[in-house]
Amino acid sequence: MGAPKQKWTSEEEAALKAGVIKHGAGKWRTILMDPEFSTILHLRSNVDLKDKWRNMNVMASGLGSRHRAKLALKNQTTPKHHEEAMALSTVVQSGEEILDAKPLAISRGPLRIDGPKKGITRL
Amino acid sequence: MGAPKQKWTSEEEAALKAGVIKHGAGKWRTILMDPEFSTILHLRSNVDLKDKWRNMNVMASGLGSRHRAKLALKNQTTPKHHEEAMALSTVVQSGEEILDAKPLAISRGPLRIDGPKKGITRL
DNA sequence: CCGTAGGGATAGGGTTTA
DNA sequence: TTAAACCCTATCCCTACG
Repeated sequence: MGAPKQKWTSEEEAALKAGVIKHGAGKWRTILMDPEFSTILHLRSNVDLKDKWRNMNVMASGLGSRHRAKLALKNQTTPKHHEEAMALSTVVQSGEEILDAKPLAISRGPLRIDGPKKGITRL
Repeated sequence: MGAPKQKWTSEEEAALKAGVIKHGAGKWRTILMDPEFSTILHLRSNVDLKDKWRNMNVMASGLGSRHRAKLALKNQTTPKHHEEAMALSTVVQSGEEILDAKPLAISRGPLRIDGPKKGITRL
């Protein structure tokens, strides 16, 4: 394949937020065409912006099951500094705080079922 | 608790391999929908198929270091070697009664690392 | 025809069990 | 402990609607 899953960087998220603030949510194409954001989001499509915004919104809803405190016990001999370009313009990089979510007790029940609908929606 | 570890049987593995050869790797839902394999894999989900295929690939690659160096691979020029062609070859050599093993160009050719090209790959 | 909205599937990371 | 199976989430793809 060729899509190694392009993870969104902080810069891209910030640009997306700024774009939404500037042009409004839903104006993905407009945001993408803006020279200010097109520099950072030039490899994202309007659909990608829409998807990312959706995901961010869901995450902010507090629907974070139980996954937030695990990666913090192994960093010592591997100085892993990873920064793409975290020094361009501190746009809207504030507000997102990791508030601990309640311990949702999702049991590992017998949920082997899968949508047997399939449905050939091939038009 | 509740979900006993369902070990993969030889029939299931064979069906998975055949499905990959027939429909291509990544088309888990399609493989699952195929009446030929759905009979055997009816209690597996598309995610299960993907996971199993991943495990098989890891085994075939001779690599078994997935669970060790997790915090040390990000911005490296690590060669992305996860070609399905290699996997297919392994499959063929597995000794299955698989005829009609054509390459099957299932690649869509996304290639996100390009530029301002819209890439209208619309069918 | 273009863009947006939504649903569904895939890919990868991480956790649990044998 | 290691490895296979499983679970969760982000991202990507496809289809419908405006």
